[in-house]
Amino acid sequence: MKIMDEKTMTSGEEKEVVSKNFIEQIIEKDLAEGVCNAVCTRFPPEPNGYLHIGHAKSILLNYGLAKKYGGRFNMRFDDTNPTKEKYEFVESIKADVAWLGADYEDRLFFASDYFQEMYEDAVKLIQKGKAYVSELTAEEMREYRGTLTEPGKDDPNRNRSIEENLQLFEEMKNGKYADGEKTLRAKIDMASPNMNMRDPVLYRVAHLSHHNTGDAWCIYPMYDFAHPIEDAIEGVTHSICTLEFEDHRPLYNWVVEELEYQQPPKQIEFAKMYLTNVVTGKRYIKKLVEDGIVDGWDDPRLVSIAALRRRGFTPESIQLFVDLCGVSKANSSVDYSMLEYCIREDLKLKRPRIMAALDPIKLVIDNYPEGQTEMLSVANNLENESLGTREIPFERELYIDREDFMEEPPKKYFRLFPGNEVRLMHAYFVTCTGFEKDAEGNVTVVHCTYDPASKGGNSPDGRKVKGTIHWVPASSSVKAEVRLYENIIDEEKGVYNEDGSLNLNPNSLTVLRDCRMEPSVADAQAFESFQFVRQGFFCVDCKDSKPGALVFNRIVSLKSSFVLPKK
RNA sequence: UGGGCUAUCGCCAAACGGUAAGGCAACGGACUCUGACUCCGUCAUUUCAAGGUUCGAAUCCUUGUAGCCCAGCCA
Repeated sequence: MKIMDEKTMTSGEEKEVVSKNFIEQIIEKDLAEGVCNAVCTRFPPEPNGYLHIGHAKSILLNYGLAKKYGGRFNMRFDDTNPTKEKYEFVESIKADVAWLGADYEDRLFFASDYFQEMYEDAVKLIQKGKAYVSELTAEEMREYRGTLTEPGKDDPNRNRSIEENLQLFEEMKNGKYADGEKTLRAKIDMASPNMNMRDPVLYRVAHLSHHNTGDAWCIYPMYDFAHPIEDAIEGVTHSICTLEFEDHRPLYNWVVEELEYQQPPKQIEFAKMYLTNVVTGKRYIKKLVEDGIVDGWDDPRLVSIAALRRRGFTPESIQLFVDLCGVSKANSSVDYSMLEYCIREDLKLKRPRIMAALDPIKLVIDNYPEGQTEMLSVANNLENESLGTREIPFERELYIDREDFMEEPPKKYFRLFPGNEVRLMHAYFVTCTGFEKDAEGNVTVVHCTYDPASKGGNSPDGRKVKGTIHWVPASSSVKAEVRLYENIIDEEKGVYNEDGSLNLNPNSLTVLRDCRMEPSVADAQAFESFQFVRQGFFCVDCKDSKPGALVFNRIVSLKSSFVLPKK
């Protein structure tokens, strides 16, 4: 059967067999069996912090599933605990989700918009005899809960009358009780081996202003009670969350059953994505910011969505990354090189390839007429003609990168050294004739002669050169700052020190203040990115770059199989 | 030590009883006006371990082992 399918394929292109992840398999089964007719997913963050690459996976997974199956994707803030939430975060989260391209159309929701309905649902449970008001303190409740190996004890008020429960709960709502004085608990099973089923708290008292509902409420529902209701109200069919909620699924289902929803949502758990040697913990990042090691939550060395965006990653590259990583239930840690691959892959055909000398030294072409300038027309991207061309002035004095000249080259060094001929990219062949040094022995100027017949980069006599180096004109190049990044973690030793502190890489940031770029970048705007030929991909920093004082972040270097031998 | 989950190449990850996909990384080689890209090739006789069932097992059974999660009035 399979073989026939392959043979009957007429188009020359091989049909790629893309295997479905386990969530897609569940959804397709549900669709096929009529468990639901259309899928609805959601991304439900609590607005209590900045989103990072791990959230991007969840966002894109939920959004992608809805899109793939022609369903809906909802944005919902799970704001049921005002002690931890801030409006500032709902704005930043919305911005990140929008940037990623996960379009929730007009479906922006807040759990707090459902507080009235949740309250009524709680009353329903009380009326069914499935919930009761507890007077246990937090400490007492912990004692009554038992341990992992021992069952818990019944709450003294577990069998309070429905009428009394109703009255007490209403009083809770009306503000009669102080924080922590009373709770509403589900009546399930204090002996359950699943701790979540040992009469979990449904509502707690908190006299606090909520960013959305203000002072309308002084009781707030707990996640386990609120979440299934939120999903059900919105018609979410597949409620996707991470592995640590597996033990909560029986409670999720309990709520959904007791409330008798017609089409109950289904909770599915997948493994969070971790990147190897990367910091995402709020506490750690907060400390890095406080200690001045990073310049904020969007420091390009971090992996918050804002940091990735600032560094120059694109939504497309994140999407690719998430796709390549896949979805499973096995805890895993993806190599950072996968992310690097994705951004190179996305940018390589899309962005112009320009020349920049990051550590410039002067190259003087002694036989080139003084005062002469020719404009060279150069393709912006040889692999993508649609990017057009630009002009680069060529003159007697240029800058090249320090790395591209050596007084005494090792074997297999193809760049400039006395007597060697190389190509100046897009321009001429030049032969190194000498160099100058300062008192400290640093090379300051390299001298060469050019072959006028090799204009454009090829010699009519068919002579080849092994090396091609990049350059910028000395007089009209633009000065810029470039920031090179390495992992903020010392990868050799792992993320944490023995005392729990971060194992920082002291060289995670290198600032080059005297770089020279070809004039075409002079007007580059924030977030605009380029390939600096032979070096990597770079992006104009959105915080610190200004017209006339450009600042570039290195997004990622180019791969290189060349390593200078150590002497 | 109660319950839940997971284990397939250095890193992700398919395979759903029919004889170990793919990607990243790495390593060769070709090409090259980027030591990039591209292209070609190499990279798991074996799936945490040991037994068993079967003509046939990564898939089923048994017994172990390792890792992750749960005792918030957090999500």
